[in-house]
Amino acid sequence: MKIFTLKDVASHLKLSITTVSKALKNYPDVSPKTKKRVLDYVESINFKPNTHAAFLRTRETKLLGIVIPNLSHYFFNNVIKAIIDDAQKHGYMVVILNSRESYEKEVSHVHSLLHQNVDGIFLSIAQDTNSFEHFNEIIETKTPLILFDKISKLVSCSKVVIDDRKAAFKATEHLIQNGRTKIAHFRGALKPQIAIDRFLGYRDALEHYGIPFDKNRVLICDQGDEVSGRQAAKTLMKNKVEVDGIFAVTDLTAIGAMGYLEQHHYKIPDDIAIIGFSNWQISGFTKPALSTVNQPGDLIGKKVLQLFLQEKEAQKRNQPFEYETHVIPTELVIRASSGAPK
Amino acid sequence: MKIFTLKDVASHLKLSITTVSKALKNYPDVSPKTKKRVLDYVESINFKPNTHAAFLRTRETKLLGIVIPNLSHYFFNNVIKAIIDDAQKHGYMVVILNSRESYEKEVSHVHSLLHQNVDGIFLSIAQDTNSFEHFNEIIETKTPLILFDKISKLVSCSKVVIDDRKAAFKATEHLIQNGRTKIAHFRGALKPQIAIDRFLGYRDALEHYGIPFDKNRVLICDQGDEVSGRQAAKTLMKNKVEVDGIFAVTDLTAIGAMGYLEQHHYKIPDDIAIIGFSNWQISGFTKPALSTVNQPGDLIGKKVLQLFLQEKEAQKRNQPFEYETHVIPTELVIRASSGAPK
DNA sequence: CTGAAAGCGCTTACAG
DNA sequence: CTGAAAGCGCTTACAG
Repeated sequence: MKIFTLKDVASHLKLSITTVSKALKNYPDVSPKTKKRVLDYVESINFKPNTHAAFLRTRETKLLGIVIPNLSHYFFNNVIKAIIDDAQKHGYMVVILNSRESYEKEVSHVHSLLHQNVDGIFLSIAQDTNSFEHFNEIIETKTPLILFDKISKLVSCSKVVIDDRKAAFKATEHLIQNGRTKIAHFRGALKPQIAIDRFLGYRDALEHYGIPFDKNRVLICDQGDEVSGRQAAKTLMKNKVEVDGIFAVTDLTAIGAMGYLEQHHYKIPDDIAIIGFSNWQISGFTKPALSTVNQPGDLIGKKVLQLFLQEKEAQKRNQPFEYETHVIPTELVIRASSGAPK
Repeated sequence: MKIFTLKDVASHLKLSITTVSKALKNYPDVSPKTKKRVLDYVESINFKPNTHAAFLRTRETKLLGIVIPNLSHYFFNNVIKAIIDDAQKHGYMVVILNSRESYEKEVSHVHSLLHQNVDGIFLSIAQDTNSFEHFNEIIETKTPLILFDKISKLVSCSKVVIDDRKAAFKATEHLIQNGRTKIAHFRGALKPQIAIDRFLGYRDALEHYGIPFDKNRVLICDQGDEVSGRQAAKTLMKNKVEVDGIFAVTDLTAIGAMGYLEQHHYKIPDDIAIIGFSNWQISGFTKPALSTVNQPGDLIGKKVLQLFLQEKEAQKRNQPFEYETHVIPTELVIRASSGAPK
């Protein structure tokens, strides 16, 4: 494919570069006839104005940047997929960066994106991140910033989240309604808001149903992976903590716990009912299949892009834009691992 | 973060734009003292030359494009992750596009990437793709193209693959060595080279061990997903085809088959031994855990980037560059699903 | 060793 | 309705 320039088009049509450019941008002061000639020719040779040259004048790159803490997470994958697909419909391309839960990487990625002059930045905060100055750096440049999933209330921008506390309440409530009263919670790390909220939802549910809270039943799985789930289950057993249900902060920790417990001859769900969080693809294939909370990455991704488009539009029209925190609904996915005891 | 320009830097240091630019690019004709002044200041304000403006002269964007057929595949995820991480070390950012196995989308993505002037394109061919003209369009523009995993021998460029035929041979051989003789193959669609090669590897193994080939034991799972695996298992049973082993083209089809068979009271692996392909994360968590072939996405991604860097380097030096097809080794991952019968 | 100037491919205010 | 010209932020051939 030969890549043409405005000059090529203009000289072929015996027009000025100015007129061709205006015809392409739908300026009113171009005769319909000329406009048609331009549009037809441009279509036939698949000409598109060079984005880099255009940037120098318009300050738009049609590039979007996503920074996420873990590229291997099924959930983030769904978010990315939705954003990429929808972005493309609006003529944007998407650059993906991986902070690997590191604050330093997150900051450096943000700077790279700013230097690349992306039109918008979508970010989920790394576990290590304590300082939010880099977000203000984004905001200073007037680049729309949208935080999703792992957000901070301290940053002034649009946000897309799920109601972790409510979802955790529902998950715990489900175990209670299946007759469980000695429910453990395998929680996430201490800092991330989502881990805090899921823990609070768990506590809310116990309280609501008049079940005493026992801190021995709360264990930290800060890696959120299978190994930490196994580890937590082991600790529980070693300390002889009585348990008939587990609400785990992620599907992987739930699966780790399930694996450990079955090896030690506990029946799932009869002896111990288990529910996870996120609805990874994997959770439908374990045996017993894992009950969980569906965290709809695709809807979150779509909302993120939509908010970006709205903010951009408002910017162009010089209108004020109100930042909102959008809450995407979740739902329980009940499978075999959380059934009532026989 | 304020984004500075060369002009800002020059006027602050009372130098010309030319000298600052040369100092940054390590031109020999700048005094060490001046160079140090420039470098120090530039570092302190975190200045980077604007890539879009630089592009107009250098024709380099430091942008790379990846087109893959399915963003949800664990395997592609690993490839992408490796490319993103390594690209960054060399100052490149990566744009991800999803062809969703569609030829039209693939062509349109290639054109978008060319219009975006990316420095390199890495692509895995969509299932629908029959014509390879769009690859020649890439090559015409002198943009390095690297095909990986789903490649075509008809395109003249660097390629990174695994030896599907050999890996399939090993997987089938493993079932044979565990005493299986009535081995079915759930194969991929008819066109993709990888599906053909895996089928051929299966046939090679039967032949090598003197086991007669029975076409009733070969079923097509062209979606490569769980549902098509279930479907194929069902067909096998309905047709009363005797089977004591299955080599499935992907982990998901293997898992689908396993699910169906267990529901119908077959014991895995005792009655039927199963092995999949790819080593998705999920395959370690099924019960029984799925034996499979490890397809190292990270190594493939690393190799892809390395080949790109080499080709780019050769281009810069005006040296010829020899296209090679790199074969990344695979290995069997033996878990419970393929054990010998008791 | 330093810098003035041209030019990459666009967009847009301005002139006619 | 059309087009000449300036300028976005760089790089680099050229002059001194």
